[in-house]
Amino acid sequence: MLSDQRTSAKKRLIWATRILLHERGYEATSPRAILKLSGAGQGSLYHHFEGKRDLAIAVLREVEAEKTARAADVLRSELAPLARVEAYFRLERDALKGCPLGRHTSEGIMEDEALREPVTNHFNFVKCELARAVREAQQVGDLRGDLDSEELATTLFATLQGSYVLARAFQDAEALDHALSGALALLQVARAQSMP
Amino acid sequence: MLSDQRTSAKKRLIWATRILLHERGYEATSPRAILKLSGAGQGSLYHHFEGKRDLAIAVLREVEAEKTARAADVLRSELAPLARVEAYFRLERDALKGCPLGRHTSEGIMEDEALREPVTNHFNFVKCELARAVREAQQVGDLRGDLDSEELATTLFATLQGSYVLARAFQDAEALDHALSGALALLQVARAQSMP
DNA sequence: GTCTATAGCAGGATAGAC
DNA sequence: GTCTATCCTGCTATAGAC
Repeated sequence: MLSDQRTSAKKRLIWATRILLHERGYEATSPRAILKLSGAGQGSLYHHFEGKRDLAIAVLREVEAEKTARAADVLRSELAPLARVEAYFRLERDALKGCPLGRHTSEGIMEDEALREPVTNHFNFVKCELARAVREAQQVGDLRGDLDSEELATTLFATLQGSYVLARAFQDAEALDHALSGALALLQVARAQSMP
Repeated sequence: MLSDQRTSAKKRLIWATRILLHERGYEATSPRAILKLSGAGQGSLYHHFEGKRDLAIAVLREVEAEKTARAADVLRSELAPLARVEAYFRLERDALKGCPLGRHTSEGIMEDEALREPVTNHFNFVKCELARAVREAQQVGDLRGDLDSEELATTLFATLQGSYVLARAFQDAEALDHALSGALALLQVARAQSMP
């Protein structure tokens, strides 16, 4: 019950659910825990939402919107193509908590269209923007043209998502930084300077 | 209750738990479901194991041993260093089910040392073998020497783990292949042929 | 070793007062 | 809109017969 009681119960429910979904995932987050953390009563949850699932959908959509906006900030900035990729990789992340959207991919809820949609949408946005950055880098001669842009974008995003997995497995936040640094180093090597 | 009734209850419990842990994760796997799938009675589970956690530890250790042996088969083979990496990437994987060990990294059980250990051990083995392959490739002049071998190994393994995440998010098994192909393409670019 | 019966408790949702 | 009381179900474990 950390949230300000003056805020509406609905907002506090969303706030609490967001924290719990990120830290524990969907399946391990109980309505009880949400109510306790938010300080709201049982009735408020079922007045504003149909149930846990409905509440989670609202939260995931909010997270999607925020994370996509944050990604767009750098991936659609005026920076050079490869600098955009690097800036995206360098955004601050809580390695040990996992990606607030990606962490749900191993849960059963991915079989539920409405719950999966925010994840898919955000992932699709990032992948497409990375692919665009790669293509543009190739067009301006900053990157070798013989690399498949879609494939490379998928690789880069996979490296980011996987770096969370490694950080959790090793219980070491630095694994994320190392994985991303290694990817950027490979990208440097693929710069078009010394093409035959 | 698919398992042969002539097999011991203990083996059938492990068999069933292994399937369920892979498909649903630890938290979503109930002793009830294990008993139903294995065809064993309640008593057998608590006779052979202390409980769900103890059974899961036994299963994860078995998975660790098998997956590590499978990885060693190629990563410690007589192939050239980079060919070992490629062979490891090309091992068959069920992209949509997720990595049988890595999928647990987003679960709360990672805070439990005994449950995390099999994951950490396997990940450590693969990361170290990949780093060795990178170092050896650099020593024989197959790979640029200016790349950090530890970092690059982390990147490669992160790409693999992340490719499962993308496959689940997009509900598309090909995402895994694309991510890995892109990583191998980058590795090709980093071959030492045209060093200044 | 294996089974069934049962207990205690938490998850998720409903009813209905205020 | 918000709250408490209550319900049903399934999770996890124990007891004790065979």
